[in-house]
Amino acid sequence: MKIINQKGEILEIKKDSHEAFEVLNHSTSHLLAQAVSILYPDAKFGFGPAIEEGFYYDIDFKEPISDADLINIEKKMLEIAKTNEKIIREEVNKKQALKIFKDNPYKIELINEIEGMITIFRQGDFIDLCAGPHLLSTELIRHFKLLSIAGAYWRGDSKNKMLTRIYGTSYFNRQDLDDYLNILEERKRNDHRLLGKQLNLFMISEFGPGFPFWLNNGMIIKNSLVDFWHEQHRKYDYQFIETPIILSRELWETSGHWDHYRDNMYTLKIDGKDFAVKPMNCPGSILVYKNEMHSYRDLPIRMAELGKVHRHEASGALNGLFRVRTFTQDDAHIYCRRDQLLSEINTLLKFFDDMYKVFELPYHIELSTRPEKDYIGDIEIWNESEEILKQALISSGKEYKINPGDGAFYGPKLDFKLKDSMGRIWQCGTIQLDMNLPHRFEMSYIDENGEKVEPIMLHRACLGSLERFIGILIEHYGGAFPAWLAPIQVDILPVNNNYHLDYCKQLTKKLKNLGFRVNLDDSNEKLSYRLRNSQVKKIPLTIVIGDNEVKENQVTFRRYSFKESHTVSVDEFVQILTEDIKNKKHYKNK
RNA sequence: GCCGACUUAGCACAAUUGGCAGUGCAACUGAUUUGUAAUCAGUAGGUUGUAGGUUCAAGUCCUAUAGUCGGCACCA
Repeated sequence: MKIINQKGEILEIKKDSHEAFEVLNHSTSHLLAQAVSILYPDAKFGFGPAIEEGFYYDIDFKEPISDADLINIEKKMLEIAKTNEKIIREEVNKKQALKIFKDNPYKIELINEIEGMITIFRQGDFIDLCAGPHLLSTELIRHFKLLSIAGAYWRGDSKNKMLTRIYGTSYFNRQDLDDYLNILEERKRNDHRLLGKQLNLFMISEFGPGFPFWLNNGMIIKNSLVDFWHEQHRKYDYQFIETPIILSRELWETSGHWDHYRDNMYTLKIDGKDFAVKPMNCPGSILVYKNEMHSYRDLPIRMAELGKVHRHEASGALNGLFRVRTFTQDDAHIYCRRDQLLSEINTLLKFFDDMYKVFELPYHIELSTRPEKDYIGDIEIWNESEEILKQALISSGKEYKINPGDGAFYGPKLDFKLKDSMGRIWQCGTIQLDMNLPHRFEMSYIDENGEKVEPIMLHRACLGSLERFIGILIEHYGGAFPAWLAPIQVDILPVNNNYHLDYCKQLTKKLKNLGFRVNLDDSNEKLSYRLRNSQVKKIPLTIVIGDNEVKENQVTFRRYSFKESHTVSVDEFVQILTEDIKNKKHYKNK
């Protein structure tokens, strides 16, 4: 297919490339604007770019529009598209441009920032200020859908006026569009807020917006995750600590949080003194470090804490378990010597890999380096640290990319971006080198010469927030948890309550005594009904007991989402279950 | 916080221009005793988010407020 690029050249590109998708979507956003300009002559246009999964256009409407209006706009778009309007690129000077867009303050603002010639695109009577690239005509634009309306600040600045943003998506054929719409449906079905309700995992009360309540089923998942977390940390020689939720103002002033983040901290007065609920665990960890003198021989010290933190997030930011006002960080702080840094980073990369593998979450790493201006610390240490992070990445053989200048002001960092089963990316893990706090808190260890030396401090979280991570897992697994996490691992169904119930009761007792989470369904319903229930509740293993099983001391079981059943002895079943839990196996019938 | 929408039984949703608040699932009772995704019948369940207003009459219209959702801004 042919496109006009930003230089005005006509190029041939592959229709199945992401570039082609972007050009199509960008041109569809112009088509949207054209339709809107006909239906709403007063509307003024802002930006209308292509984005990862489609496009949007920011529009200043005189009167607010509603979802129902999208249907009309869509109709108009299709009508225009079918005329196969030519998309024409032109260059004009600033004066001409200002004349063309004289009624649009947004475009005028942009024009005044451009040096030299200005590119415009014309289709029919509609003209837009735009660099391109675009399709040559509206001919290829047929399979699109307007998805939603939202508010968005002009130029992404909350001091500016809020415009109306229309989101949409556009594909080259009907099938691809339908596939994408199906993925959107699947994401909706697997929404952790919905599944959390259906499976009784957690709740959020209007009496505590952003403060989730964990229900029994959710606690089983959380505790299983926490057990695994402890196991991993023991393996990697971590100490475990717990630091207070409330600490005094002076501490937060020393750490710098009081000045930087006070608006997002919950503060309180106790006996006339200011305190704050902790938004981070680091200062607490540092106090523990400073509780005693340290020799260079003691390092590295790896201190882990599942710290419950509170942050006053804006009301509009709250979102299920993904964005909450209190959450548990799987936090750890590593204090080490300069010469230990590389091996510590290497070990962390291994540690993170171990964790993510268990959940079948592929990931890539991003290295964020020193900011241009606002940074503290020695430039030599920055360079050395960045070099060490890079070396560790290279030796790990992991895929990574560099975000130049995107580091924290106090040090470079590695971010771990996980991809879930529905193709979405989540940042969970982070490793941050800190050249700020050790200094502010006057931390030290005694080196081999008896001198006081400042330790290197690493902050790291692997899962990020347990709440958020469980939210991600709920959606990633679609609520069908592997047995090691599942609230109920085994559902036992007697075929006939008169003849098989006693055997089932004994079996239930036996499995429970072995530590398995078992449910006995003795309701007077048809087997097919109970079986359906078991599947709807997404229980990993369902056992059916009838005459044959009782006679032979066997069980017949099937795994979640699989149709076929297996008949084995009770002991064999226990073995299978034990193995599946130990291996953290996830049943998924593709 | 900002823009827009939404809030009806435990859950998912109905209720025409303002005119008797309903359906399905779940729960409970009874019958049924079931071999791999929904057996039948019955019972109960509500200050329609909250507070106020308009009206003979409000789930429906108006005002305020809380919460939720889609985004934006924010995210140490």
